[in-house]
Amino acid sequence: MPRPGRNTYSDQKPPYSYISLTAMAIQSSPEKMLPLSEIYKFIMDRFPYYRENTQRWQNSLRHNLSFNDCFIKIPRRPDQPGKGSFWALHPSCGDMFENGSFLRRRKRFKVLKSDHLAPSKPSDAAQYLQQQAKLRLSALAASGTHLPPMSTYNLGVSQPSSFKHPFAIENIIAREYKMPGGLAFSTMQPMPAAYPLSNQLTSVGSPIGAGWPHMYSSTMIDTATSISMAGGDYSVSAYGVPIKPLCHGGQTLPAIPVPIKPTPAAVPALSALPALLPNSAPSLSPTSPQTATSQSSPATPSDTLTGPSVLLSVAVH
DNA sequence: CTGTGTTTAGCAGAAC
DNA sequence: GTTCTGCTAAACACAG
Repeated sequence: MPRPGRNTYSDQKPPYSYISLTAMAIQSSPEKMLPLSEIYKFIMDRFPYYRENTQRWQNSLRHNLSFNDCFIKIPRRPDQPGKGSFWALHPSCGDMFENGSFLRRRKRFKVLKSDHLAPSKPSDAAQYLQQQAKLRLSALAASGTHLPPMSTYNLGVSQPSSFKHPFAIENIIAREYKMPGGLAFSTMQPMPAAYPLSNQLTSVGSPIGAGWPHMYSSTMIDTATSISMAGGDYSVSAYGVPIKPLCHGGQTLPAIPVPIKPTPAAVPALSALPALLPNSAPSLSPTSPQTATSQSSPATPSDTLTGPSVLLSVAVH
């Protein structure tokens, strides 16, 4: 098996699909969402192969973003002018990749409109978001300080150990950002919330609670780097590990992306968020990760939610 | 004009 | 053999 270069894939095409690459980019961002241009940048920064023929692969990438239900579009807020929207991973898309590896996707992610609890109707979407806003605020009020690190996936339930599939996005990203020189990237820090909602859903859907024990944890990174992958080497020498660290068995966690495509009504719902979260203007800047964490709320912790795992489904066909 | 987003189509390879 | 996934190309519309 041809082995990529020591530090990168060099000019070889990485063994990742565009879906995987896009998911990596999105996952790498503190807010779990990126504009298209940043996704381009992420890919080009890390995979020299994609510094050429940009028109070709970027077209394909855009195609994937639009075509695949696992990517959802998030409108820019008025105070964030610019072209295009932000893109995020669908809350339930973590199960797409076989064994948690981004090398292969076995299930095509598809939003099922028939999900009775999914916010498929405009009113449902708005209500759902408001519920999540309440929930998050109540968690903030309860904790008083920091939010737990944010993740798209509920990793703490089905995979309590710290091990991650070498090609799971956490490992890939963490490996990328763990600078040997000591400069850790923002993924090593607690995840700020893109939109300060459903983070605490972990505590709703899981008895584990609000922690993300192995997301970007040092243990996880050590594990990853120990599997011949240190230094950003995208080695493929040890990816056959039967583990499924991503959201699994219905245990999923929305990262708050407000799906435009599956639920068009989410746009007005999203725009209503600032009203729900005074002074907590959800920051998209990695430099202000705690923007949304300093607020308390009159929302009561008794607010309940059915749980994220029932929102959407991964369809196999 | 350029970048972004959507859609359609065709093809190849892998999985079932 | 069929189905599914992924890649590529192309056309078009829209927004900044």
